[in-house]
Amino acid sequence: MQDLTERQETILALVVHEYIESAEPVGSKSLVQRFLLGVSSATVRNEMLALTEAGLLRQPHTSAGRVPTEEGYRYFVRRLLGDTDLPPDEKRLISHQFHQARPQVEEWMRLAASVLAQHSSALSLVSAPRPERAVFKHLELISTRPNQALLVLVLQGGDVRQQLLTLQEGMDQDHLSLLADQVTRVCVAQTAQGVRTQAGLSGGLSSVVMRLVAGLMVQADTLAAGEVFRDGLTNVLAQPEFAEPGSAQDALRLLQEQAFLEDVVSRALQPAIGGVQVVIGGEGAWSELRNWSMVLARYGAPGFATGAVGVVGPTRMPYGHSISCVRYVAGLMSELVTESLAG
Amino acid sequence: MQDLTERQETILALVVHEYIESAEPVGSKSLVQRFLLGVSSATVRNEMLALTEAGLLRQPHTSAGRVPTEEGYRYFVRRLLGDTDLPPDEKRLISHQFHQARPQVEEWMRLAASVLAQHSSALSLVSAPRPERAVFKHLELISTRPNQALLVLVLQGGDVRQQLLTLQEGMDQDHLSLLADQVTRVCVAQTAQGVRTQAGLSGGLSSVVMRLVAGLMVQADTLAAGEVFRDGLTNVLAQPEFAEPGSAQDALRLLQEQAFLEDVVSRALQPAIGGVQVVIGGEGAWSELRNWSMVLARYGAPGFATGAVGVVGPTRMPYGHSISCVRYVAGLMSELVTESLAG
DNA sequence: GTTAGCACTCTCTACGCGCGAGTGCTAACG
DNA sequence: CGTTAGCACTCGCGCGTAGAGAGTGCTAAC
Repeated sequence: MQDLTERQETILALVVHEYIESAEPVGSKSLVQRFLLGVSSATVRNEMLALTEAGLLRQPHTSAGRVPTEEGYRYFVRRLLGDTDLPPDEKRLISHQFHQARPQVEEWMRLAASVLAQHSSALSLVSAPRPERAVFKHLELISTRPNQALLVLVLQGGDVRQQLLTLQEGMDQDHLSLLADQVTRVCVAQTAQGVRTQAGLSGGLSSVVMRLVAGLMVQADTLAAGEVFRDGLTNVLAQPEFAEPGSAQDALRLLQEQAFLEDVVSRALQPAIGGVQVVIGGEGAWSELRNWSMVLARYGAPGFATGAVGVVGPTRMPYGHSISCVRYVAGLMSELVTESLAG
Repeated sequence: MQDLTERQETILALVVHEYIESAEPVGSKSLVQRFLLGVSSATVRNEMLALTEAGLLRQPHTSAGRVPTEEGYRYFVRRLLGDTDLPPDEKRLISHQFHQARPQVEEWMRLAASVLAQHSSALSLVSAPRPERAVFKHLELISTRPNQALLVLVLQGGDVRQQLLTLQEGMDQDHLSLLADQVTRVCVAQTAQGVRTQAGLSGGLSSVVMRLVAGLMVQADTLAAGEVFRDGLTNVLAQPEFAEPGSAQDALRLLQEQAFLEDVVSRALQPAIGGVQVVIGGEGAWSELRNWSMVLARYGAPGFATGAVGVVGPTRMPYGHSISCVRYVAGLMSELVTESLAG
């Protein structure tokens, strides 16, 4: 694509800006008189024509104002959106909200989702911080009934998985503890693969338990997303683009699907920590998200545990603010995760 | 309220039935010709007038058909809705879907929510099975960093709570295990109150740990609902009564609120297992739910762990089907919980 | 008690009209 | 050659009107 002139860029930026505010097609005349440009509406019209031919703007109807296309938003975000940052008092507010949370990961996630939804007026997603690969840390077996035990598996990073276990023969708590200790000693610091190998080397009950543990670890590995917190659903439902019933339906259905979340999270995990990724209009990958955009970022301590945060809203989204919001919250979450690792 | 004649009841039932199907006010004439009643439309009109004066029907406009009032729905559900049951093949389908789940509580809950949403075309809620009072079962302390530990608290019934713990002085795993064993020995089978008392009797680090444990247990006690799974959001958004944007907003916001869920779940936990509760139009308690109904049931093993399942949809809801659906799913969940207790 | 008939009410849809916003084009200007 | 004023044209939107259709309440007859 050929580069735009400076004036064309200004106009594109203004159209995007205005449309994001008003949700209505913006015309040449209103633009001129609202921003006191030094040119006439006719000139603006000519430039708009050029932008329309370049595929950055479009007209909903023959004689309506202009609306940015997806391509237009992309150009805007990539080239025209300067490095924005949250105003200091908004930062203070958010950080204040965060630091009164109880020190539990779910609490942080719930809070991050709530804060993001509130400050971005969009739908927020927060996935649990997870290690790239599950690494065995500790096993505990707790007797519940004569021939039943609760298996509690702690992974490196603090992830806890549990499963009920039916035993052929009754075992008391002492025997179970002994068994758990044996398994822990052998498996500590192993990956799923390693645990499975160990299971092959030993026999009897401990082999069975190890196989179970390996299964749980494989499960943890396959789920990139794990638990996902959402918030701010009503925010997006209030947007005028979803006024007609059914218009938001496909997208909302998609947002409930675990497979989609996996997809999004793994995508968000690509870039380095600190980088924010903007996906506009489904980007070809998800047709249901034609009118939606996502702002995603990774957080956590790389190599130990990372997760994704992001907001989802209409393409007509205040990108600057959303991006700085997501970046800031990702930063806070990273701090919390790192702190909890460092002690 | 005076009793209705048999014919009036028939007409009320038909109006409810028709309106649930079509979502449009039902008139006397269409009723007669559709159901081949042995009377004329004028007669039906007279009866409808009586029902309107009794507060069971109302007219949206002076010359429109009749629509059931909340009171009308209540009468219908209480007196006219015979004991319905799911057709055998639907039962088989649901039970089949259930029995291929992995044996984990979250899995069951997710599944129950999904099944209910699918079969009732409404929004479903499933709360985790929880004991009425948290009872201490087992404590484990796992070293993560030199002066940090992960506290894993197992409650009777298999509920697991965890929290990170920062230590003043470094302790290795052996010391931590010893400490955990001490605490476990003293606190086993105690309620939150009991653990707090024990904390007062002992001193040093174990007292600190016990106080923490008591805090977690109190937390568990206060949260009647705990984790709640939802599904089928798009089902209700597709309903014609929520066509205007914003009409569903209040209710959806309410459905996200933990406080509300607590309220609903504690209400659902009132009746005996097997009983299904129908809340029509918010029942005065929740004004946001004026156009909504809920069908709730309790499940689990009383005395050990119980939770709530239910569906939420427009007042214009196929009550018969929803009720049998909820009852059946609650039954299945009860079986699963009981099985997992009995081993 | 039931029914046929009738006048009435009210919603919904279509249609026509004018307004206003916005456009593209053309010709004139610096 | 870029810019601008002017103008004819298009289209969506709001509004009032008219007619169809559905449904009602009332009355009088069976």
